[in-house]
Amino acid sequence: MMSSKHSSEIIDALSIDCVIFGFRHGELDILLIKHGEGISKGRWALPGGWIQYNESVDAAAARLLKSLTGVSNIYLEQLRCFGDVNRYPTKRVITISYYALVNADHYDLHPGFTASDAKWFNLHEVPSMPYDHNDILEFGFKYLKHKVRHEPIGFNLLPKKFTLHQIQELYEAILEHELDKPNFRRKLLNMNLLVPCQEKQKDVSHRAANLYRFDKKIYHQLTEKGFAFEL
Amino acid sequence: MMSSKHSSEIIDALSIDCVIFGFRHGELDILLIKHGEGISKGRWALPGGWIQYNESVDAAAARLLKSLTGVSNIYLEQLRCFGDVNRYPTKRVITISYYALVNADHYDLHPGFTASDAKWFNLHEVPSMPYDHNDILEFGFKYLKHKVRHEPIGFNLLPKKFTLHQIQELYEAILEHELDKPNFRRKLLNMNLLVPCQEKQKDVSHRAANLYRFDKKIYHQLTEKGFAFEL
DNA sequence: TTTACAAATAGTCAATTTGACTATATTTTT
DNA sequence: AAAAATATAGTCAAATTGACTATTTGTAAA
Repeated sequence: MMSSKHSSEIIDALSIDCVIFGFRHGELDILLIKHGEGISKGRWALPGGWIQYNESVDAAAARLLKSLTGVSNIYLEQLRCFGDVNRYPTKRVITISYYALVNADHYDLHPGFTASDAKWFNLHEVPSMPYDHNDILEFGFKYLKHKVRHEPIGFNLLPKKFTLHQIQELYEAILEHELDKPNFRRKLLNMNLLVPCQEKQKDVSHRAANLYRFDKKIYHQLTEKGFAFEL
Repeated sequence: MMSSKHSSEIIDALSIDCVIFGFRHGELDILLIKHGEGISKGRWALPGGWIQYNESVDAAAARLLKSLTGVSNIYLEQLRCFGDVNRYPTKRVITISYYALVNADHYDLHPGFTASDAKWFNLHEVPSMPYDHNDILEFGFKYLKHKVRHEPIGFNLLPKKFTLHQIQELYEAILEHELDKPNFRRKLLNMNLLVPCQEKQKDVSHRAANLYRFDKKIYHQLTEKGFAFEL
């Protein structure tokens, strides 16, 4: 499309970094890759890379994430731009960070491209990363904490059918504190956001819980009428 | 600092655009500049321009806004990056948008640099702008609407000492609907966020209202204790 | 110098929502 | 058959909301 630049040429002052949160076993993880080449070879960092002239920034984020980790088809949301002069050691690089929240169990990791490895790290056991990646991660986590209280986020990272307790575990993991069970149930159910499946949990060694599903249509109907999700 | 680039050289694939909301006379305005040169000469657009190698992205936003409009010393917040492939006509340009909310009466406009003029436009009388500037503005307004319900925003755009009615007018202008006066007062005062000045409004042709001020310290104390501002 | 107006501030009250609980139900393992 | 584990239901006082009405305090017009 553009002027004299080749399509696959990269914009060298601009990069992408992805903050991918994964939830499983009641814990929050973060997806990191090990650099297989370049100035940070051998170090763990946020998956990221360079934007090409022929792709949108959003598309670059999705492409990079997929090629580095194998994770694709997830809803990547833009977080913010980090643009301090000295954030990158060898030249001026401004980065656009992206964020997503997924069910870690739904994805097989396939390290590729410039990544020699890809791995989920517990959020509280993240290594020191190059550049300002630890700052970006921290910003992403704060954003997540804020967001979870104001939007019905996180349903995409549970199984299609889930129990109320599973949502509560997720919320507790993100907010880092416990919530009263009966009150949490009541609040969530009163929003009329969840549809009860006529089905129960299986293979548990105690009373089986009802399964629910999150209905996007209902959510959009409600929000259009002025409904505001608040934890 | 950097490699082979001169300090004042610009990063040519990356620009800044500022969405500056102004409030006065109970109305929301937006600050635009008229391009005095370049491919959009003569058209009104968001104040913006190019980032230099020796300045942070945040600093570039502040510099550009000041040089184009004369408006300085305001709190500019990053909005988001707009990065579609064809958003700019002659080459690939990704833009970082910034946002602020100010009291329009507090600033004298001094068009400069590449701007031949600078003017406040009523938010509902914004002309068609080049590139995706109308989209950026719309995004900024949505952001503002969301933000005003979750953060005590906008106190910086009222005079230091203000009446409860002035805040209400501001909120109504942003939210585009009326609010019940006694209830609004009650809710706001019960947050213990406002400090009553022992002073009254002057030069009004009716009962003078008490003046209040917003105390950032109190706000930060409250938020640290888990207080959440909700309209 | 009343009287009308305009806006600030105060108060009411039923309905809803919260927060902190207790009680009961259902299923599985001992 | 009892114990254990967890789901689900229910209670209740306190706080908050939404929709109002009432009163106060000041200017401006008659």
